[in-house]
Amino acid sequence: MGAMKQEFLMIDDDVDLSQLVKQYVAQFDIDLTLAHEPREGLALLDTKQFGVLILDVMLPEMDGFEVCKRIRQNSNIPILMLTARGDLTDKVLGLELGCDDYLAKPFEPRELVARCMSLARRAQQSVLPKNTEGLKLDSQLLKASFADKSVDLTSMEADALQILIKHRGEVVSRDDLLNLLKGIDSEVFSRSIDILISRLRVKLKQLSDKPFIFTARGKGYRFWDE
Amino acid sequence: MGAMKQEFLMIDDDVDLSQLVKQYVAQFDIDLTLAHEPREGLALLDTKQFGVLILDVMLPEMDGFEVCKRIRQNSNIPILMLTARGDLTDKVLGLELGCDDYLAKPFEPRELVARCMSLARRAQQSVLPKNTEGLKLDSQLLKASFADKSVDLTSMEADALQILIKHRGEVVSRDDLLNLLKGIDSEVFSRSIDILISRLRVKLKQLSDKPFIFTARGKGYRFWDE
DNA sequence: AGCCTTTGTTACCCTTTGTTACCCACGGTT
DNA sequence: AACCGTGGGTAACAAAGGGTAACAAAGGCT
Repeated sequence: MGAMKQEFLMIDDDVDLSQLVKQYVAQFDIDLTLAHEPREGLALLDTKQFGVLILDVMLPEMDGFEVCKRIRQNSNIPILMLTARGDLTDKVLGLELGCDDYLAKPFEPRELVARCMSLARRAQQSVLPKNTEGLKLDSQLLKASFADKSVDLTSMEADALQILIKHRGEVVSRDDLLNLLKGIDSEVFSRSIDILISRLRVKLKQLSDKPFIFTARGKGYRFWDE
Repeated sequence: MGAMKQEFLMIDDDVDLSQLVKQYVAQFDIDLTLAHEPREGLALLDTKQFGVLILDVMLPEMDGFEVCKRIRQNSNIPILMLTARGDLTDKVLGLELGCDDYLAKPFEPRELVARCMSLARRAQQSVLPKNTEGLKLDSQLLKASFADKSVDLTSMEADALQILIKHRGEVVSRDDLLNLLKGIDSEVFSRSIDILISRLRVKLKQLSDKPFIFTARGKGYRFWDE
């Protein structure tokens, strides 16, 4: 698997930029297919296996988040999202879900390449230590399962769990969790997070006696399942 | 065991940098395996015995400190952390824990090699007090155990104990302990350390009548369990 | 409408951590 | 040995963080 040509797909309505990127990455032996609107891109994904999808957030018809969700229904291709500088990073990295990395526009082409390569490599290798051990979450069906047991979650429980799992091993603060779940401007009291976690814990306990969600006093919560 | 090839592992998401380092160290007869994300690295550590782990602090998914802690649960491979210049040195060397040395980015490759070699050498020699007898600490589950008994600790007790264990045999001053636990700028009175230790002692006494934590009057505390 | 599910709020309690205060132990001095 | 000053142990209180029961509100379904 040394110098195999990589095939990536980019969905971005900015034709000039896409062309530029396509040319640039060619020198790294990357074959970049371009789609300038979502429908086109989704169609292409069905016809071929790409190593990575580069996806602009601002798109006509359907925004990148929608596209992302759609794709995640039947594919786990690594997705790197291009966002406008500034906002969004929270949402992108946390929920809204399923994207694996992001990069703010304008970006260094080098960095784009590096991140894509990293994603591609990760995807290739993670065929192996696929997480068959730990706790699994099906956010479509709102079910968490462990070993041979499973429980139903509410959508908010599932979202919270997904955020925690995505950041497994790290402490996620109450505020971050709240922002990711409700948006930055939500006015609910932060204690609502506590009770959400509490309810989640009760359900997860039905799956196993492992604690899964740890409390970092004064800091937040941390997920771990091994 | 003279000129045996050394096998080190590097976990850093910066693909370019890692490659560069890999090439550079090759001339010193070091075989450097690369992992670009934590899980990958952890998996590799399970499959093979490396002489030294070079670990970047800034990583996707899980920060280097977490990785460090995780590894320390079942391995005492020498760890050298790569930090951003400036801050952190305290945390790196002390808590968060278990790393043996650090180096600020950007670094001289020569220096990296030198430090790694030094760590590797030290590790080979210290076949010494491999701790299968003494007191054990599970900092995930916050439990200390000895022989067949175990007690629950609070997170701060666990952190303090971990620091002491890491420096077993050495005296750790109150101030160091305080800084490591709370950060250099904390405003709590140092007596809070005393009472922390006091509470820790009460709990450890449930495990055994060994003193475990000794007082060095005017200097600090010292852990010993053999 | 009536009922159920989901989510948010309040309130109470427990745990963890920090502070104060009092006392004792150690080590040096006489 | 007796004395004394400092450092350290810890009981007791205080403050803060977090868990969760119980109720309330909001939305969905029949």
